[in-house]
Amino acid sequence: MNAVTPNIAERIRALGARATPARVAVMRLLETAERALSHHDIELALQANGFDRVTLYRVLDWMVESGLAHRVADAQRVFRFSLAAPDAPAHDRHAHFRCEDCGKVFCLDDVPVTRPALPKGFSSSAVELSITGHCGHCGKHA
Amino acid sequence: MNAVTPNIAERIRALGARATPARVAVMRLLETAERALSHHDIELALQANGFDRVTLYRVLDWMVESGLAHRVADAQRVFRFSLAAPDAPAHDRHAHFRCEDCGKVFCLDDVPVTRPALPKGFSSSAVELSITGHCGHCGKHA
DNA sequence: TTGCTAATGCAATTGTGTTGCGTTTGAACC
DNA sequence: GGTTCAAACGCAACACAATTGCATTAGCAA
Ligand SMILES: [Mn+2]
Ligand SMILES: [Mn+2]
Ligand SMILES: [Zn+2]
Ligand SMILES: [Zn+2]
Repeated sequence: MNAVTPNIAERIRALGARATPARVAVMRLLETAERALSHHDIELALQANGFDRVTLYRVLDWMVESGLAHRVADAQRVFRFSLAAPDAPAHDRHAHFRCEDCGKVFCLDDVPVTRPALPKGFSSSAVELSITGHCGHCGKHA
Repeated sequence: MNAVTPNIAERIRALGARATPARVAVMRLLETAERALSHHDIELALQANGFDRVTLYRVLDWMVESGLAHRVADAQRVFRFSLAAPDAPAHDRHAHFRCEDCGKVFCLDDVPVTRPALPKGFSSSAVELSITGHCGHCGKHA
């Protein structure tokens, strides 16, 4: 019984991880979030569940590591998290847009990132193209 | 006597503030920096002067409040400061390389950054192309 | 030179995120 | 259904950039 969010739990297991209540709850929350959420936002929104603060930090770490979420430090130097586009190619192959207002990160799937030539002796492990500005939602009210 | 940086001290007084050694030193340092500096960077660069850490924090706060500097939180959520002067080098027109070993940031002057097309309603204020990897010096010992 | 108060130095504190470690639990297997 | 065990958790302690409180110093206008 208890038809618990089969989609999300299934996606978690598909990554080889355990579908715990904390992971399901955080992912569901981020899926419907209008803006990038801080750890504190999430703690407040899910306080009825009684998750430990460290558990929430670890869920968020795991989401970032496994490519499910983006993490960015906002202007007050607190991390904000937003869901990554599920069907996008690897994040280092496309550009990202970060809204200065709401903190949300958008995958710009159709803006490719090409690896530029480097000076002699240099080697690259990652390339990142990020644009900052106002997103479609926040630009309306500017 | 002691012709100490007349330009900077004068600019400080023109803002109605006192031209203290800490302010002059921090402003001079930021004027010649080719990247945004953290409080720690500044503390190290000016350690011969013996300024208190808090004094440096307060100088930087004052610079931001009075419009002399920009403050941004970097990916590791530490504040970085750069001069807001209109004649500042245009770091947003070229790519940057950050070495994973030594942490140094290199301006890749010949790798241009072009502003990509954005989704409807989006507007961009900055574009950043950053490559991470091993620099010429650190790559030799890899 | 003096007087006023902005600015400083130092200690304590805050806010956000991390680490260590013993305990619980998801899910694979029977 | 029960058994097993590493992944995940809860809690306490920790790390560290940044801020605040307060007594003292010093920039500069008069
Ligand atoms: Mn992406
Ligand atoms: Mn540059
Ligand atoms: Zn936005
Ligand atoms: Zn290096």
